[in-house]
Amino acid sequence: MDSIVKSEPFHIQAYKNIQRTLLEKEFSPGEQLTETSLAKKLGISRGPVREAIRMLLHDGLLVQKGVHVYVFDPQLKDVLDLYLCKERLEPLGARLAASNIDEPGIKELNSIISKTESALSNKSDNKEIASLNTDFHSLISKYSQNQQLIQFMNLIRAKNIYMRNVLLGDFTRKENFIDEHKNIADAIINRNPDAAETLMKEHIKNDLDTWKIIFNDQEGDEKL
Amino acid sequence: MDSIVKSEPFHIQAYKNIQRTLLEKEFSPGEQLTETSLAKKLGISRGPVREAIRMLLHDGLLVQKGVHVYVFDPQLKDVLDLYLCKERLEPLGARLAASNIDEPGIKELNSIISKTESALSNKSDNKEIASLNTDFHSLISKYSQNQQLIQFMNLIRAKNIYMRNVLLGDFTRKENFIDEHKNIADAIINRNPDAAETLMKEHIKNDLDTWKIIFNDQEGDEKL
DNA sequence: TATTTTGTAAATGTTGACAAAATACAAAAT
DNA sequence: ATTTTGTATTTTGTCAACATTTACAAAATA
Repeated sequence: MDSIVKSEPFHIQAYKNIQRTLLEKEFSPGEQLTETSLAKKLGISRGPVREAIRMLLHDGLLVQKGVHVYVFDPQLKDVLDLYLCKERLEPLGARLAASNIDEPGIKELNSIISKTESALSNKSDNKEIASLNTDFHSLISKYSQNQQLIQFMNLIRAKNIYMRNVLLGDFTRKENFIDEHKNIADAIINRNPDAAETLMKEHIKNDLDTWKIIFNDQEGDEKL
Repeated sequence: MDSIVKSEPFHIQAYKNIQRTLLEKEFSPGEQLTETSLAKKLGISRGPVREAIRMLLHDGLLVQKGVHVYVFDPQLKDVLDLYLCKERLEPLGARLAASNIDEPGIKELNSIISKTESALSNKSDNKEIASLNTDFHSLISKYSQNQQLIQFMNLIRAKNIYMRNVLLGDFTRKENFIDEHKNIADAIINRNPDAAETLMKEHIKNDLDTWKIIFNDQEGDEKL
């Protein structure tokens, strides 16, 4: 028996599709996007595409110059700006999660940790590991139970992933990061907000340090 | 000599207009908004209105339930959630402003402070004082020179104003707040990031305390 | 009378057409 | 050679018409 499934409205689909396309770096940073070409690519009319573009502009993944819309072209300054905000908000998320997580949440958290461990020992590709990393951070902000924080962290995470793909290519930090995740998870599971917050803050600092090392290396390369 | 002025596109005008209307509490919290009625009210078609609605949904001033769109109906929990984020981000803004403000910025800051003082001594209406309060906080986040932070603070500020108007009516804290502003301004002008951050954090805490007092009073009223 | 079913009105979803504006580029003037 | 002007093209801005969904009331049925 066939059943009719109601698909999402086009502007939602367009938003998700274009966002994914951006995060996967299928457009070039700085590239101009036109409503017509996006509409043609998605097989829909310009109306829903315009709505999706407005949302992506709000997210900062697209930028407007005059009447035209371009793919965000991030610079080191943008990374530093984002990390200053992230360093304030994400430890708050960890603190709240340590207070608010429930049993199903703890199970999910443990599941993500063990999946990450096996992915690392199996030497899975970076994409898989990056995805589990995202799952870990998403889960924690979700269990902060703070709607406002969740919304901000979603914005930060999307930009973070995008900037990483653009500026660092497929590089991911392999060493230590799983240990830091485990320590954070332990603090949350043991309902220790102070420890969860501190550990998350250090985790983010270490993450940014890696960026700086990589970025300085690349700067050095350009001088050759 | 006449000069041709190009008016903004309708979706921008609609966004600004509806946002202002919301902040001034001309709609009721929880009220359903329809594209058709908004379009008729603004004298434009539904297309640009839809784009404006998408942006306001992203801002959290409107909420979607199913296919319909409603005016955000904030609860105390929403205030507390917002203030947790604000308490993390705005002190960061003050810290950065203390590092990055320039001479014109210092002049603007002093100007706002003195305008506020005269407005208070003139017993101007709450609207005027609230507006100067907003100017003060906007200026500081602007001189953080952190684009990401500025964007977040804009979202926080809009929601903050809206929630204040909805939940507190036209009440504004009069005592102390100008002194706290002056101390923060001094710290920024003297380029003392640590002091600026600490003072801003206390300022926000005091602000939230006022909310709690008022809110408890109102709760008490309802029990009568 | 209780329960479906059907019909109708109102809302959103989507499109294609046309207008206006910005842009690119070639031709003409300096 | 450089600037200016005019024109063709592209892109965004806007609208009105139509389709679909939804909610709800009215009518039919058991």
